[in-house]
Amino acid sequence: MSDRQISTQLTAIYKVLSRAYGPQHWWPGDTPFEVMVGAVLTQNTAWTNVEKAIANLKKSRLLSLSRLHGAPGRQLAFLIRPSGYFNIKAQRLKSLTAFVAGRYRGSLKRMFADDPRTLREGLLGVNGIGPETADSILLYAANRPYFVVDAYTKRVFGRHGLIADGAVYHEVQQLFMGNLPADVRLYNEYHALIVRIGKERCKKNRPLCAGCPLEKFLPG
DNA sequence: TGCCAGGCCGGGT
DNA sequence: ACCCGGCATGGC
Repeated sequence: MSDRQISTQLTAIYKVLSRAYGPQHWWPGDTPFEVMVGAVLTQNTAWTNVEKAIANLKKSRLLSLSRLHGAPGRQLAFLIRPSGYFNIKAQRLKSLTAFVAGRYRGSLKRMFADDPRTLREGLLGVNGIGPETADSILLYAANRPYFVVDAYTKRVFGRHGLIADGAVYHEVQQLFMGNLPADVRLYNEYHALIVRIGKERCKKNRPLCAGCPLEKFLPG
């Protein structure tokens, strides 16, 4: 397939999803900081569980950079229990707030104003922040055009023959970023739609999707 | 009742 | 450079 054909295909799939499901209003979070916290808490975890954890943080008035940074790790871990991996995620949240405090003097505004590539490298250097979490923060909190790749992305586009089996994060990301305009709004909505159709019709143990909006894009 | 969910790290080959 | 076990709760 030529680059032009790939672009056309990606755009066509986006349009079908967009027609089928409409605007997704992502990321589900009230503030950029809440988005960052959610990005960590949702690692390999159902979003419904994350919501409970975030509700606990809100109830305890800890959902701000300074309050979370100052909170005892014990308390933090207890509050985010419903999101699973609570000990490790408490540390990761601490690492993240320490990063903002150390490099940007505790200012999210300064952090978001930083050069996107520099910020991405910085985030990837934080223990517990991998490519998906970093890109989620960049796209949904900092409004920078980085395409977020997750398990759903690989599954959905793998089944449609646009991604090879062993494809690594960067390769998948390149498929999108190399063939679509660098548009925050587009990347935001596209990823949200992928998650939507992934949850609904492309689960692990449901090999085929009868009546799936993307049926006509199936390979072969 | 087991399998799965919007990953990532550290240690072993 | 890959491969794997560990991390943990809640929903179906």
